[in-house]
Amino acid sequence: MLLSIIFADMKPRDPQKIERIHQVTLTLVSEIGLAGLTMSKIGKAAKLGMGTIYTYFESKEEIINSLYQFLKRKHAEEVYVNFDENQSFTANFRAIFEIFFHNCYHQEEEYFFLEQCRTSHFLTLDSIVLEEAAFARINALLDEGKAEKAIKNIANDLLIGFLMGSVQGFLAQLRRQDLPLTKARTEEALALCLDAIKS
Amino acid sequence: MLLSIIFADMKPRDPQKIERIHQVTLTLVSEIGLAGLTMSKIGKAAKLGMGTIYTYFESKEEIINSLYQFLKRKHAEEVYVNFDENQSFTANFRAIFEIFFHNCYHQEEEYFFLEQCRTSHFLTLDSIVLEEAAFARINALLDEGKAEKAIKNIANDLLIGFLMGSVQGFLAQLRRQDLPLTKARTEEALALCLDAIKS
Amino acid sequence: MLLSIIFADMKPRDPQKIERIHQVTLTLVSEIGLAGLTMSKIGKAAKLGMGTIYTYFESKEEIINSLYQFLKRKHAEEVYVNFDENQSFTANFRAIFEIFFHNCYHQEEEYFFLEQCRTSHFLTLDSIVLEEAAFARINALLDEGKAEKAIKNIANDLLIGFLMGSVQGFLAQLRRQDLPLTKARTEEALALCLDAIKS
Amino acid sequence: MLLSIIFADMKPRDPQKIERIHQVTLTLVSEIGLAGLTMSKIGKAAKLGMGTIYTYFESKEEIINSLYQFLKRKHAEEVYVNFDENQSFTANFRAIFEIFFHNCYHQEEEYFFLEQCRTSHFLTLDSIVLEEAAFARINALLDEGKAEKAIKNIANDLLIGFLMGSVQGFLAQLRRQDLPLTKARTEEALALCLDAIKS
DNA sequence: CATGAATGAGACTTCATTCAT
DNA sequence: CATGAATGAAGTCTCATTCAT
Repeated sequence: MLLSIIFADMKPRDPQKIERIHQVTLTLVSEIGLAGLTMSKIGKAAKLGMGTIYTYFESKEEIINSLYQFLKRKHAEEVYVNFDENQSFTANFRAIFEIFFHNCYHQEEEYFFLEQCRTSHFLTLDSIVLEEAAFARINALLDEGKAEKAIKNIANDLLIGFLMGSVQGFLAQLRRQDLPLTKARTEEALALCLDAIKS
Repeated sequence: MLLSIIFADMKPRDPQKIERIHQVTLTLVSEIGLAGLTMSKIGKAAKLGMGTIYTYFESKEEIINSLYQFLKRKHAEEVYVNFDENQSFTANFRAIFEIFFHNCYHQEEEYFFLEQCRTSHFLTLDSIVLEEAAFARINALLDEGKAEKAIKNIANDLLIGFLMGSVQGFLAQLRRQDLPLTKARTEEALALCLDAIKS
Repeated sequence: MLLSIIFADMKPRDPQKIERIHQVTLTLVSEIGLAGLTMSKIGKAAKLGMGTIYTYFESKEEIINSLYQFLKRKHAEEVYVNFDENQSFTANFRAIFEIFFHNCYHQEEEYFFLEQCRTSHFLTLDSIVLEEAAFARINALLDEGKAEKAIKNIANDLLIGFLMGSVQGFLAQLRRQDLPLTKARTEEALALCLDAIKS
Repeated sequence: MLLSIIFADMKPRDPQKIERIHQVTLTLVSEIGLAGLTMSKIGKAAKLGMGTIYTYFESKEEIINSLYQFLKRKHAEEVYVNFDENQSFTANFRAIFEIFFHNCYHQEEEYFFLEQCRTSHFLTLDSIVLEEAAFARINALLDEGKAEKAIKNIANDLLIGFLMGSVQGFLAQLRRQDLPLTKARTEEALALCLDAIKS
């Protein structure tokens, strides 16, 4: 009747609700871990009925993967904001590094969520594969560095794994000791990374 | 007083069973993840009745922590087998690095289990604290390196975090692409690490 | 803050179900004893899924205590229906006695449940404490009797314990021999009680 | 061989062990309740292997019933120690009453155990029936009282139920308030009982 | 489309009893 | 006969998902 007409032009899916579910999931995981995450907690925190959540996501797994992919893409974009093809290799490396370093530290909830996912067997194949896509520009940058003989001739994937692992290991220690992220420490870490890869 | 007698811990009899439970847990976690681990799966895999397991461990949590601590200690020891106080800094660094690198790659099940535990909310305080103990000799080695002005003057914890993270990131890539661990790659990684920290 | 929202109690919706769970629990305990009571039996008897019960009660213990307190309050009220402050001591004593006597006999399930609870280690403190509240008017009545020198000057608690115990002992015998509760027997028991306490 | 000869004349059943199991069961039940009683707790407390216990008792139920019957008989005997057929009704009533009263209060463990059993569905028929046997002499005493027109003409069973219930109710209150058992209180209770039944 | 009570499979854990030593 | 480790059925409780309103 009337109601159906009135609501007919409403979007069948309210993107706000998706965002709310994402946000709530992120916060919950940071508070109780991925293992402690339950659908009813998501529902309560998002102030949505269980059924509503299932109109937006087919399953708990889908919520997790959807958020995972969203964050992955977001992080991949953010990291390049100061990237400029006209800059030197070192300048671009620093540009990327500084944001990655800064974000890893300050967007702790998000990186914590991603880490929990990675060790969780919740991720579907398309989430796992996603990884690669983000690295196009970094690959190009590293190739450029190699062409300039500025960096060691090691497979890009390995270099990227090395660099990301090292940053995360470094920051994990920082957090474990409640140390703030200072300019000096950023420079220390950058120096470690640059010295590592330079030829 | 009766009560105190009754609630005294049961003494397990067959140390083989503890080992079997550990082994089975390790394998199961590598197959189905820590979140998928259930007591009945452990029982079935170890060919023990559910109740038997509870003769040896008070809870699932205790199995996990017990295995975690066992592996931590084992790894901490292994890494030093070629360490020799009379060697140079670089020689000792290489000695430790090579084993750590090799073990991280080949004892994948064990390192995977430890990683799963670290992000799991299953670890008890004594498991978490354990971490520190293992690093005594590495700390000494790094101090020596700093005294020789061989390496950068950065806090040991951060260096260790950096190095372990970088090795694990490097190896994660290797595995993701099913690449074998060759002598050449070990040297590559060692070079990356040494160049990173040298002053 | 999210946490506080999440862990807020679920509000049950259907008060009928609470009643049904109470009723079924009462019947089950009379058939199989409190020790034989299991959640799955409650579920089956109430024709509710196991999980549903946990929407209304947090635990088995809570079901038991909830029913215990409900019955306690119900009995405490019932016993006073013919109580009238303008009546004489003896008339009021008789008024209370007759209903208590009658109810103890005919609401066997309920009194059996309460007795099982009392010896069970299931009762929480608030259930145990509840006891006292019910006796306010009886205390007043006994005080009145003492003032009139109608009854012995013995502490009210002891008198109440004596009277309730004696009635229950008397009725237990009646039931053991499948004897019906007649007017004559009620008078016999009343006479025993009145003669006991009169000074 | 030799051993079997040497031990051949040993009693196959060591009565000491039975006693120890009884004793330990009694204590355990008073500490943790009948519901908390487990075979392994009995074993630990009695310092006997589980198997040993099963050579003396077929089941947990048998231990409980065996102890129940033992205590019932013991109590039935004890109560008559000052009974003397040549004494007056009142003297004998007092003789029995005082011991019963005293024992109910001071052998709390034993009476607690019996009460737990009574509400437990553990008792076998022969334990339940046992009740009756103990009352032969009390029945005779009450008959004597009736013949003398000293007491009300109410069925003995009901009188006994009334009297035992009243004593236990009275003492339960005493214990609930941590009141000591004094001579005065014993006399109070005796007066209540005697006045109740006297014609 | 929104809701959240209902569901039941499955998780962890206990314990009476057995049986190999 | 003594032992106590081994067993597995059964208990309590959780939670992803559904469906009637």
